[in-house]
Amino acid sequence: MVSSSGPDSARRVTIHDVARSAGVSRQTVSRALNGKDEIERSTKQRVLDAARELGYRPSRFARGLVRQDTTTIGLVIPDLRNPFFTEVAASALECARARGWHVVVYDTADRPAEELGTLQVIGSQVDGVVGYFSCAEDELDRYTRGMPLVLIGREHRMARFSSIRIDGQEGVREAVAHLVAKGHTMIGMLDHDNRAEPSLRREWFTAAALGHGIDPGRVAGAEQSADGGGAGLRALLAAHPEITAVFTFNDIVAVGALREARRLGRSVPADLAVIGFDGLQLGALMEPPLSSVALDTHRLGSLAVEQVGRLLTGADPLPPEDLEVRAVLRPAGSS
Amino acid sequence: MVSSSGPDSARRVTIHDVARSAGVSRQTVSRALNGKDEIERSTKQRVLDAARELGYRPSRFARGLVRQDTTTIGLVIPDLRNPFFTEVAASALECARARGWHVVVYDTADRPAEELGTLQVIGSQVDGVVGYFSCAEDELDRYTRGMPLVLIGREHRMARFSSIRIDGQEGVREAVAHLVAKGHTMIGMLDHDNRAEPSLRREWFTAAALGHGIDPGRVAGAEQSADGGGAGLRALLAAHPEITAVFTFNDIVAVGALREARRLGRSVPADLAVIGFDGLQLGALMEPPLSSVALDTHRLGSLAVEQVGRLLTGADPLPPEDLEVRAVLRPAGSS
DNA sequence: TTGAAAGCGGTACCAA
DNA sequence: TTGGTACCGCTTTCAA
Repeated sequence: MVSSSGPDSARRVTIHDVARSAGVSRQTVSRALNGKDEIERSTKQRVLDAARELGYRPSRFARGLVRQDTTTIGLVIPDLRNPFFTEVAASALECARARGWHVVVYDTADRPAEELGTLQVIGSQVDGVVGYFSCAEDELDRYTRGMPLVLIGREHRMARFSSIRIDGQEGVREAVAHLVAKGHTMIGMLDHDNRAEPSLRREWFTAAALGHGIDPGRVAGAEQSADGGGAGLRALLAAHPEITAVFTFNDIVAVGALREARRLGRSVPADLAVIGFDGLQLGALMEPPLSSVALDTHRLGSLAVEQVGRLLTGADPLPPEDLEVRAVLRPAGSS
Repeated sequence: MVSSSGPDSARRVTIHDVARSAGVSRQTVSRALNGKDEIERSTKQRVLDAARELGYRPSRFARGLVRQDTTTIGLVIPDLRNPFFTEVAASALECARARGWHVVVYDTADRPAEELGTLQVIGSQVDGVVGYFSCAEDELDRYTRGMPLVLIGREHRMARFSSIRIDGQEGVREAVAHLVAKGHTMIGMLDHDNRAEPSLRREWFTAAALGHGIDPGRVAGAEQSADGGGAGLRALLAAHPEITAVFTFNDIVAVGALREARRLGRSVPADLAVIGFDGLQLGALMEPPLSSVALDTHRLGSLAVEQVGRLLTGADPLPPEDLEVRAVLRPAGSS
């Protein structure tokens, strides 16, 4: 039975309380708890009992303060439920774990407005940040105040930052060439919808299409989800009924388009060829399996963690040419 | 140009260094950095410049030590790439964010051996833990030393722990009844494969099958992945070719079974009905859409976070009867 | 508006 | 084997 002394204030139980309760000094408590040798069995037991009795738990801050060894990195992603980010996150976790680092994950729920709030909050919780951001660089700068930051899938200008480039130019070219080889000339695209500027992927698509003398203007926006892909495909086909093939911003959207095509009675790939982007494992489960301009998500996550680690420790950062992930076409049943 | 004083030791830049560099006291630096009012503009700017120059970043430990407000919870899951855990994790993140808490995610890579190591490491990094564990309770106890721990999908005996129960009994009964109503009498199951003891889900299946006078013995094990589901289905059909319907341990396995059935030339649901467990969003993308005994993963994640929060703050914990998530049958095209 | 001093809760290094 | 003391880096009184 623990007799609570005084009014039961919710004060934190400190090492001091345990020491007093066990009738020893704080250092002895520390020794007992950390399994040091220089302590008598009986004393140790007494301390351990007292600690348990009082429900004592060492403060991670106090501990971290004195032995400054733990590294924690923040991972910021727009939507953990999107399998692409899941894969990146899983790789990042894996890579961090191998180094004994901790990862705090923040999901901005696809709301760019959340990014800055997250950064602010993250600031005092992690040693470095890795992730996807859509806000302006000077804002990132203001909210990270000197903390290493590695951007994924986005260029950076400020020297303080680092970024992992996604180079899909060649992969998208392959995709379009592949479609052309199959006889397609009316190729549409389902792009991003929530940004003012057209996506890089769209630029790649445009360049590739023009290279084959194909009109790159058959584009519709789609929300980043399977349902969004379905709706997008309907809109695209309504505007451009002549389309026989479609390239999408990513696999999730492609999967939705695939399903929608089926609902519209168009068989894939006979009536409509579909090629996604990302190369998610999910694509292989579809019927037909999804063709995709595939990214090595594992490499993406690892590179980001590796780089933030180097920035953190002051080691030589990886040179820009190594900080790049190339996408390659992985053709499958859908095209 | 920053002239590094002395040999360039990688010592940490502290508030003291900034203070000296700016010619003010530490407190003034603190004020400037934390945007307090009681400071002259010019002083503030000078301090900020010095801080930037030196690449100063406040220690999160020192800061946390003095203003003890941040709460961090650890989320331990076997495999972030498994969409079920992704959904749980996403919900937990969401719920934690709403409370201003941070979540450190640990992926044990499906290796039970990693659990204890993770717990040990986690111990000094978080205030409470939520997650999936397969190791024995006394081990959990030993490695968490007084830290609140909420187990998901697993019973607990020790009073220190709390757990979120998954009750699928009724849902599985519905599933079997549904299959029986469709005329199936030869119903198999693809169970877990990596545990000695049969799963709870299998027990539910057995009870439900017996309730309809159906032989519950047509069971094969499957690895927790789509490929595992495929292989499992082959094994199951080889041993019991008479089977016309199959219930699986979870949706991932079901998805693999679905794909394998197609490859074997069995059409679903005509030749083989398939019902999964979990109710993943993924199931809706399949062709045909997957029937599933669905769990409210969102509730699962939220409950766990809510409960660990109560344990943490000393608020009244939720009573056991509220800590339960019931599964219900969500029939779709595959059955 | 600024600075001095006192902790926050631990651990490490000594001396006892 | 133990305890005293000096920090770890920062914020919060309280005086100046």
